[in-house]
Amino acid sequence: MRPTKGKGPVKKDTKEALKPVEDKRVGKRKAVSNVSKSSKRQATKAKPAKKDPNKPKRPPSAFFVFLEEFRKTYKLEHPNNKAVSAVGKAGGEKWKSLSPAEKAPYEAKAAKRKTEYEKVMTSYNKKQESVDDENDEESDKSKSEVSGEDDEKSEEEDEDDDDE
DNA sequence: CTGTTGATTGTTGTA
DNA sequence: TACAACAATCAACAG
Repeated sequence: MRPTKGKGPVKKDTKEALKPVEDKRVGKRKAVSNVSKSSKRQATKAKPAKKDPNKPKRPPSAFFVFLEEFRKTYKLEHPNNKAVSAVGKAGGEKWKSLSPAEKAPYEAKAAKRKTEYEKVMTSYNKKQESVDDENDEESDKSKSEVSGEDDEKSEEEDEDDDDE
């Protein structure tokens, strides 16, 4: 039930009227032309109306991976602080402060995430092709693939740490 | 009670 | 090629 639909449910004024942060963060990406500055940039969980049978959610980026760990640490040092934004800001700064070597493990995970994501995309890809006949999600004829293809492969990555 | 926002950056996807 | 929107989180707030 979206209280205010997708507009400004809670604080629309804040985001629509004043929001320096948006300018800068989205500025890079969205600003540019005009497209629809009013459009929501961040999904807001309320998807428009796109029903995706198996929409592969984007795995956390290297930054997110780092954030996950960072959040814990941050909370340990700032248990009082319960603002997710705080961790985001702190994490962002720290992330930039991290050395490539530190990001290496995170990037490694990110690389792996892409590999798996790519797999999921294949399934999703099929859907994209036959978007026309969108009957109803999985009816009964679509369950062809996905039969038994699950190999637990080891995730070993050679560690080449050096560089730098 | 549920939905939404806030904030970070990165990554992927689509036009 | 370039933009655009989304990915997690956690709590608080609003309808």
